[in-house]
Amino acid sequence: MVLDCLSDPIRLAIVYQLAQQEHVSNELCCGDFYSLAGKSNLAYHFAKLRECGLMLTRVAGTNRFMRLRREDLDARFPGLLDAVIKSASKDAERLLLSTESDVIEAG
Amino acid sequence: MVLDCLSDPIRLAIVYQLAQQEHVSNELCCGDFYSLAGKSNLAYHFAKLRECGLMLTRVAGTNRFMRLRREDLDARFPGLLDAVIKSASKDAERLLLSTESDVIEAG
DNA sequence: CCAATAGTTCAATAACCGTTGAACATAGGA
DNA sequence: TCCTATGTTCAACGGTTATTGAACTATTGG
Repeated sequence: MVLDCLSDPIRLAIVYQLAQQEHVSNELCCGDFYSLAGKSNLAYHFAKLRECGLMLTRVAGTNRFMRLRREDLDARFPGLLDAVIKSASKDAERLLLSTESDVIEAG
Repeated sequence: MVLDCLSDPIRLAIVYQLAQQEHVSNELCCGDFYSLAGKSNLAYHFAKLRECGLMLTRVAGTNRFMRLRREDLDARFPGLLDAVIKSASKDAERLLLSTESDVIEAG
């Protein structure tokens, strides 16, 4: 289920990161997500995301380029992806603000 | 997280059932969900749904009436609830069709 | 007051899921 | 060819979470 897939914070972050780059290159490779988790853990999450139809992978040399399956998703679950991404961006803002204030408190 | 809460099939069914009755009574009580799970299991899921702000409970005698927190949800996660419910209704249709064909196959 | 109804809480079990490291496969560059 | 970089697969561990039944609370009706 797509919701189950998006309920994991790492997978949500992957989708969010992909969505943010949609107007730039549409694609990111595994290494672009090292800040989120280790390689094998990322591969696990990529598989989950592929399974439920959220993204697909293009192999190019030693790299795998991932991109969102936006058209299919918008067709099958109208508005869901945008709603999720919008919520995630709010969370990202809140997270950014809270870590900033943490730094201030810690300093 | 709201998504995590909605990723459970029983909780999604509860939310979906509540949403379908929204234009009728807005409220359902625990007993209306016995087809989904046992009482104690339902109480567990109700607590989860309350925790993440998806619904709230009104006590009236021995009954607890639940309703969706639609206004708050639409404000915090615009479009999410409707998108989820729309997807769930598609799933419900598919499920209905597949069980019908199961009956035909079984007959 | 007693019995029944409606639902919660608690403890225990089982299943699932995320995380990790090691081994593996594959492609590209020296 | 050998070495390195990029990812995947596998097995194992640990933690979370769903499920269940029993005990409990509280309210209604006889």
